[in-house]
Amino acid sequence: MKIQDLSQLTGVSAKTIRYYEEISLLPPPTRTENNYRQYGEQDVDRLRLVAGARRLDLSLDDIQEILALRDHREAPCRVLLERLEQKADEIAERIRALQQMESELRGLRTLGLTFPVDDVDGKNCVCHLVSEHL
Amino acid sequence: MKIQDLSQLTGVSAKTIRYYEEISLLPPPTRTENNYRQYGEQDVDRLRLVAGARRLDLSLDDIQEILALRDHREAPCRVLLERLEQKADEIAERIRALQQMESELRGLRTLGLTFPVDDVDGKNCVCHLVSEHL
DNA sequence: TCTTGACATTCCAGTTGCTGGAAGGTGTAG
DNA sequence: CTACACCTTCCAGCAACTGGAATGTCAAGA
Repeated sequence: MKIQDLSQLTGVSAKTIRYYEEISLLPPPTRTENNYRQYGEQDVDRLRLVAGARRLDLSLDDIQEILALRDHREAPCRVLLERLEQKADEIAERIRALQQMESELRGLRTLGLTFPVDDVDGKNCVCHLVSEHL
Repeated sequence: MKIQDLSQLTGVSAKTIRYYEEISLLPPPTRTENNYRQYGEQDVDRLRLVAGARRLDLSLDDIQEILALRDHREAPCRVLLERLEQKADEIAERIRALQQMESELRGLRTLGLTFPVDDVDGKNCVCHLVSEHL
């Protein structure tokens, strides 16, 4: 199986696969006589785990850790479960911050709309609202 | 006014101020005889606009554009208003995606908890849930 | 047989928005 | 005199890729 096939099966670009290999997230595969990378089923499995975890926004470092445990035949589930919860909490926090930001943005815009739009330097300009925004 | 003072007044670190200058977001200030950067009120204004826009998560490119318009004495308000709305929409979208992700994460974890935690390679492991996760 | 195109390889550089650190100069207070 | 807090420049790195150049390989079609 060549790199493009692996890419198809996992939804990860060939570029990214090479990158993952470079940072030792994936082991260097065997090569064919013409130096092409050759992959097998294990590689599909491993990369699918990586891709799934990335879709869940786990960091490559987190994933390294999980894979390392798996490689040493220790159950990574405990760690994975922990990371999953951690990530969920992080995401919840980010959602809160973003919601805050969205409402500020909309509020500012609404306020800005009530002001003359050609007032370059005057105080009645949305620019000043932005720069005075804490 | 030295760089540290400007930093205090705007909440932007000296490092970042130099960086903004390097990428031409801020004009090179005059220097004192000992080569220290010297800032005035305009610099405070300008940097405050930048800092406010950054807090609203506008990109430095967006800010460049807005400042360029201002520098050419064209009203940046129209553009700023537009960016504000664009950003708000972007953020709303990100919130949606994050909410989706959070619920997937929590769901996966809950499901994972019902499984044996030491099953390294078996199918009944949260690892497999993750790698099969679309 | 030649050529085209679709793959493959390596390596280098860029993205975004900073931040850290080294190595050195300056200014003030005790 | 010396300590300390500033200032300067430049270089490197973070995360997670992505793009591009230069080169090699392979199979099919005119």
